[in-house]
Amino acid sequence: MITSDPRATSQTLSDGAFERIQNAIIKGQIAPGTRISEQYLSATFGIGRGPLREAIRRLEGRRLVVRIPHAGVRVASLSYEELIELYHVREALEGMACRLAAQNMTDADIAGLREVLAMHEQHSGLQSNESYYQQEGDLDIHYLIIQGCKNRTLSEMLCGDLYHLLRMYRYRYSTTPKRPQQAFAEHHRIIQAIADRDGELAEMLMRRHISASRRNIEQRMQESKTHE
Amino acid sequence: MITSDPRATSQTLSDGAFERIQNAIIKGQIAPGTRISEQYLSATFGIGRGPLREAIRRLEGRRLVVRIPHAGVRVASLSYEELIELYHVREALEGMACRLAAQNMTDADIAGLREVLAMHEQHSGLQSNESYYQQEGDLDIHYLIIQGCKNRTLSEMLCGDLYHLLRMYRYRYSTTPKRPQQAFAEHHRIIQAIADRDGELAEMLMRRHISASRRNIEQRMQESKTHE
DNA sequence: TCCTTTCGGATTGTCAACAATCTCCTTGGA
DNA sequence: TCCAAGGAGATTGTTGACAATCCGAAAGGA
Repeated sequence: MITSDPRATSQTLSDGAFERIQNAIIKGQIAPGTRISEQYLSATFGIGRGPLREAIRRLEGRRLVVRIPHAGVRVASLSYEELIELYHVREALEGMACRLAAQNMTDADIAGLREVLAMHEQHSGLQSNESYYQQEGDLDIHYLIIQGCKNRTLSEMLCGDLYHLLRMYRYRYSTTPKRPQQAFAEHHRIIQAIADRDGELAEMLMRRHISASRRNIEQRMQESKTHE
Repeated sequence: MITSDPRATSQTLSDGAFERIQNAIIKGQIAPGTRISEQYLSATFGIGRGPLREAIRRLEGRRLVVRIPHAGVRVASLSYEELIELYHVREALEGMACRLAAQNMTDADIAGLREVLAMHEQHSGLQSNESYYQQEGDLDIHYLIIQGCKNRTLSEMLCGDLYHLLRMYRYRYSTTPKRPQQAFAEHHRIIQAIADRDGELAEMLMRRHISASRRNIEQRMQESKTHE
């Protein structure tokens, strides 16, 4: 008798290394631009260089690391321009996801959305840990909405590829003090539109939400430039 | 003295294999779903299995191949649903690119666009090789517009990732006889809107263009189903 | 005849050693 | 003091051999 699909559990060493490194990168444990040493990682993980190199090549295909032949690999680092460009792309894609979510989410899905929002309200009520709200919680809401669009290709692109890149930067360009409450209000309105099954409005609100978030970063950047 | 960046030219064996296999996949020389044998490729390319495996892992990161541990890798194959989903994503992304292109393309860029369109007109005039028009030429126009949006992240996503997947399928779901002329007319209108610097119209036309192309596939699929 | 089991053969995963290349420090000169 | 050339050391690229795993064919029983 075979246990439920052993292929899922029995990982190869290379797969294990891939996941560990990927996690370290997207969680910000390795700063963008950092050089990655094969020897060091191979010793740390206790595996040979072969599997490790394969894991790195996979990350390279994912564009999470950049390699220069014979010179080593570095954790990918987005320039300011690329970050802004990414926000524009996200605006189009997540706007679309939001419209689809309004059409395709089940009532149970929407109830779950409201639940998370209520949870955030409590956290957001006490001003202290607004950073949590913006960093983890913000993504949670977006994640749920994206999953609700029922377009697997789209959610794969957003959650699987795009967000990995964005996550690397959430600690760098932190938010302004006022932004969390504003974002919360925007989330509230978006969810309301989804509950009303008003796809057009939901898309528009989501686009504005992301656009506002982008302008927030642009403004911060402008300020820090004048400070120099 | 150093010649112009030798790093660009001096490729590693793994990089060479990566490009060769990728090309073979996106040009349809290897059908989707085909199993890829390490030993065979390693012998064909005359390289060791190490570099070859690294190339494959890079393709895996790019989602061009799918791997099952201890069982081998296969060329990725999109289901019908995924193909349709991809077209929806493309509609949003390329619509956006088209709007930006209307804003950001130089006059020279637009002149180049018109040139390619004129070339297509000649080919399209003689009905015989409409397939060329649809397959290569169609992409050329889209490529040029995407490049003209001046958002490198966006064009990277569209040309670098998305189109590779679509290309694998252009031979399968071929077009209906009437579609080429229709597509040509649509291209003409899109380019006109770009020349007029009317971003909103350009986006709308592009979205409709891709949407029409998608419906064309859906219809063909429906027909082939009833034939069974 | 069909299903289960078992056993080669083939394929993938891993390792350790060797070769090629780059980086950085040192040295010498202007 | 600054710059260029050279070399030692470290790092990456590559190979071949070995181990682990899977697939399919043959054998046995119901």
